[in-house]
Order: sequence, then structure tokens, then C-alpha cells
Amino acid sequence: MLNLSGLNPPQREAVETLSGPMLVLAGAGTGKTRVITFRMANLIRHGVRPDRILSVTFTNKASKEMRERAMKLLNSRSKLKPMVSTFHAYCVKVLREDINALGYPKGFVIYDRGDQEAAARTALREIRVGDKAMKPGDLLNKISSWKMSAITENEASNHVTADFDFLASMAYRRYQKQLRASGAVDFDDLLVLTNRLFLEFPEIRQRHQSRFDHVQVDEYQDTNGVQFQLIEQLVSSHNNICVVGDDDQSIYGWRGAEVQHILNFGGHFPGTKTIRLESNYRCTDKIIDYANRLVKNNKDRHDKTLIAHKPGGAPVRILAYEDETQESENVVREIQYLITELGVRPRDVAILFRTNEQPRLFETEMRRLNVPYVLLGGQSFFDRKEIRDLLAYMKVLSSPRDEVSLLRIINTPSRGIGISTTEKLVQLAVLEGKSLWDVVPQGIAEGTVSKKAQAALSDFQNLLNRFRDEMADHPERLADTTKRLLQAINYDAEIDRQYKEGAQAEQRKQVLEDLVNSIGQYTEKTKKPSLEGFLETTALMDRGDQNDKDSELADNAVRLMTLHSAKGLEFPRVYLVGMEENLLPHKRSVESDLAKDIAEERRLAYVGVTRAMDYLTLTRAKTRMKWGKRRETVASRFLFEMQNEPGEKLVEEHFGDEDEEDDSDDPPVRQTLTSLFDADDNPPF
DNA sequence: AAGGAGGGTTTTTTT
DNA sequence: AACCCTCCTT
Repeated sequence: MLNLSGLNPPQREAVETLSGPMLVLAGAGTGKTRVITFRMANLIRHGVRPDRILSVTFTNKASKEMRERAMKLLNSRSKLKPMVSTFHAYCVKVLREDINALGYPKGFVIYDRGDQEAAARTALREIRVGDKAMKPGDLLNKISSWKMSAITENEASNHVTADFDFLASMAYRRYQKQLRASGAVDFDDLLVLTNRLFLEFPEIRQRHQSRFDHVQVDEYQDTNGVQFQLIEQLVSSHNNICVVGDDDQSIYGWRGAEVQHILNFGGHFPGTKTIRLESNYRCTDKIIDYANRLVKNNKDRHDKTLIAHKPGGAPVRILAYEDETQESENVVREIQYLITELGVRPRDVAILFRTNEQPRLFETEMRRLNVPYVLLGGQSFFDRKEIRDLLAYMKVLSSPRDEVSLLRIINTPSRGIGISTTEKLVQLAVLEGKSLWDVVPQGIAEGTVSKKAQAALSDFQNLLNRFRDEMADHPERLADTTKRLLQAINYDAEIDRQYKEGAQAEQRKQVLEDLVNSIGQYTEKTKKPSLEGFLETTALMDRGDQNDKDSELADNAVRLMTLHSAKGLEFPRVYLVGMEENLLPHKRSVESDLAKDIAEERRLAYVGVTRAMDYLTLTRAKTRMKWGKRRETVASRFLFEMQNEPGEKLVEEHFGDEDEEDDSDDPPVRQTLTSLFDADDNPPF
């Protein structure tokens, strides 16, 4: 029996609306995830077959949790489960079935961010803006925004407004050609190709459409153009579509998300029922006040005000430190105090920041004071050189046409196939219209490359062929085979040579062992394991997934993450650090001077503030090191907006030397902690 | 072909 | 301060 008595009236109405188009406009902390989980359970309770429901979430982690909770609510032991998935994971499923229709191989490789950058780098060779090379990252962003507006590489030149765009459109063409030749797709292609498949092949669309009677989409405010078209195509026969989102939390504009989709939902789907959730159960009244005042400064939004249901909260603190080192030292020391003296659980504390460069100092400090922490996102496990190398081997073994990966490993560790040899092979491949791998036998046979290189190439080819067969024939031994591959290429010796310091080398080797172990876990957990399957899982993994392997450890650790990855989460205590102009709002948005860019930064700050359940601390550094130079900073405009009515002065607590340098062994925060405690019978924590 | 020194460049956000 | 690229030496 599904018990709906814990839901408030609008929540309940949403859960009980089982058909037709519905828009749930849900502010931060109003229980929107709860609503769509309950609704899924309610659909099933009313006789909808579980596997006829598709529920789209933003991250893999969210999807896993949601599926489990829905089934638990029903106490269901049914083998049939609703499909809860991200857009990307859903698209991979579709493409694995039908991508040949578009002329791609079924065994296509999914390029991750690193592969994409390598491909972008190649595409950018000889393309310059003025005298400067275009940055691969900038190109990828541009390509992505074209793709999300369904603009192909052939059409891009019609959508050019600046020199940069024109050159980017040339690079886009090359980039796409390279991926196609490699039998590879990037993250955006997953969406774009699925959409094209549905548009161009009605019978394929119909087949996929007929699998689901109900579709739900969470975090709808971050839907981009291609995702919108996909949804429309999927539900056009029944219009049983329920979307949930908050326009004030739209923070992926740079990735093509358009708030217009949530603002115009009713226009697209006639007969839409709109439900507003404004009762916030997460944050204290003080925190809600800050959030409401902040977001009121944005113009183009559904005007709604969150209603707090947790009165009497602690005041929000705004703290200013002399520099970024003091900021991190004091925040971490305070957290340590909370954990050791007040018995706060580490997992109930989060430090949020705008850019991935910020957490470093905090990490150092956490390690020094032995505060357990997990860094979510940022320089991830899969970004490490060693992991990328090993994965490149696996990708080439899975799909030899994958040129980006092949180029990465052809001489790593160095085996005597140097730059000139590689270049000759690439030329040959271009000349013959073949893939790089297919031209290797010619390199060995003919006199195109040196004698020494011929032998090295032959060895390399044999090695790969041997392991390819091995992995294909015995997928259950994938972990073991990978381990032997590492031995065969003598990767340990390469690490020893690169890192003279023993401890560092050991750490790098350990990372590789972790990957081998995770392959082992994969083969055990999966019914029909395969090299391809492992690579696919890895490619689709999001930042939240990565820490699953050591989740017991991560389970009780302070969380460090960017504002973007904090979306959808909540914590009893939040430290939002680096509240400075040019950091939040970020420099690029300040410089762009477009109101919409600043508005998105404001929403980002809003997301940060509304993550906090009970205690919120905003900090900034009055000076900050940048490019090796110390520079004065300016307090973020959002601090003013949050704290006051327009025009009033910012009230913040200042810490740091000023004129008292005598007591360097008595850290300022101690004084602060006690003074705040004594001064106030409503203690700040 | 490999490895090291020196010089120049760089810091948004991620499924 | 950290990273990448280029050039120079072996």
C-alpha cells in the first residue's frame, strides 16, 4: 500500500495526476524528487506496468536511488522495473540497437572529455584566430552549443557571427570527420544521433515510442533543445509527460540548456496542468530569506517565493579573511572543531566552490588536520594519466579504428615508434583512405619506416592482436587479462622512470590496481560482461558514481564539490567559499557583460545557498594569489544582494592580521569561536 | 628516438 | 605554481 499521507496538498495533487501533460514548478527544497518518486510508485499501484514508465534524471546516481526508493515504497518484488535513466544512458541503449541506420558501427566508441579534447586539438591544427591558437576547450563548447541547437557541421558556417565562429565551424567539420572515421561518438552525439534517428526513421521512432506509456523528466529547467525534441518525439502518441523543475536553478545555459523550455511548457503541450511547490522544508527561515532576496534580482523568471517551514534558525554568517590560505585554514579548523567537539558527522558538512581550482588548499588543510573528506568532481580518477593510458589500450582493443586512443598508446610506454614513424603512418592512412590501424601492416611490410620501427610496429601489432583475442574469448577474465597487459607493456617500469620519488610511483601504481579491481567488480556484477560493456559503463559514469567504490569511506566524510555538482543535494551545514567578484560571479560572466550570464551566476549562488539545511557560512578572501601574484579582491555583489535591500552596506566579520601579528600560535579562529559563543545565546553552530 | 631544460601560457561550470 | 610545448643535446 502506498501511503500518501506525508505529502502536502500540492505534492499530493501532483502524485495523483497520472495522465496528460503536467508541469511541476518546484522551488528548492520543496520535495520535488520525492514527488516524482512517489508518482512513479503511484502509477504502478494503479496498474501501469513498471517497465512502461521512463523516468529521466540528471545523474546516474540519482537514477539508481530513485528506482530503489520507488520499488521500496511499493514493497514490490516485481522483476519488472521502471526505466530510470539519464538522457545519455537512454540514448546509448537506443543507439546500440539502431545506429547502423545512420552509417555508424554498432560497436561505436564513446569519447570522453579527454578524447574529445585530443580530437579537438587535432582538428585545430593550422587553424588560428589572429595569431593565437584556439583553445580546444573553447572549440568544444562552441561545437556543443551548435549540436544542442541541432546545427550540423555542414550548417555551422551559416550561423557565424565572428571570426572565431567561422574558424570554429571549419574545425567542427574536421572534428566530426575524425570522430566518424574513428567509429566514435562524443557525449553530444549520443543525443543528436538518437534524435536524428527518430526524425529520419519513423519506424524506428515508433518502435522506441511504443515501449513507454508514461515519461517523467526531473531537473527539467536544464533541458536543451535536442533533449526537448527527443522528449516530444517520445511522448507524441500519448502526451503522458510529467516534468519537474525550478527555473531559478537553471545553471547549464552554457551547455545549451534553455529556461524557455520550462517557461513555455504549457504552450508546447496544450492542456498542461501546472502545480507549484513553494513550501520549503529543507532550510531555516534565515537561509530562505537570503535565497529569496538574492534571486529576486533576476528578471526573467516565474515569480515565486519560497515559504520557510523551519523557524528560528541560526544567523547566516558572512566571513572575510585576509587571504585564501586563511580562508581554508579557518574553515577547515572550524569543521574539525565541529566534528571533534560538537559531534557533528563529517558527512553533514559540505564545502562548495565555483571552480575546480579552489578546493586544493582546502584539501591540503583537511589532510593536515586529519579531517575525512571526499572531493567530488574535479580532477577525477578517470582524468589521471595512467588511467587514461590504460583505458586507451582497452579502447583500441575494443575498436582499433579509434584513432585518438591509438595515437595515445602507440608509443606509450616508448617502444621505438617515434614521431616521424607515426607521421608517416598517418600520411599513408590519409592517402589510402584507411584507418591508422589498418595501415600498420603496410608500415611493417614496405620500406616506409625505418628498420627499427618496422620491428617495433610488428611487436605492437602482435601484442594487441593477442590481447584482443584473449579479451574477446574470455570476457569473464577481463581483470586478469588487463593485469597481464600491464605487465606485457611493462607499465610499472615507465612509472618508475617518470617518478623518481618512490612514494609517488607507488601511488600511481595503486591507481592502476584500483582500475583493475573495478574491472573485476564489473565482471562479477554483470551477467554478460564484455570489454565493450565495461568501457560503456565507464564512459557514462558521472562524478557522483566515481566514489561508489570506496563509499564506506566516503559515507562519513566532509563533501567538497563545485556548485554545479551540488545540484539536487542538501547538507545540514554548508560553507560557500570564495564569495568574490570574478569568482562568483565568474570572471568570464562579468566580462561578457550580458545580463543573462550574470543571472546564471546568480542562480548558481542561489543553488549554493539553498543546499544548506541549518547552517550557512559564506566566506571570501580579501586578497588572492593569481598567476603567482597576490591581488586584492572585491566582495561578490551577491553578498550585498542577499544580505540587504539595495544600496545598503555589507556587514561581514573580518579576520586576519590587520595590526595584530603577535599571536601566530593562537589561531584567530579559536578566538572567533569562543567570542561568538559567548556573545550570543543563539550560537552560530 | 628519448629525455631534459627552458620558455610561454594558463584558471568555468559537466552529462 | 603547474602544465604544456618546443628546442636542444645525447
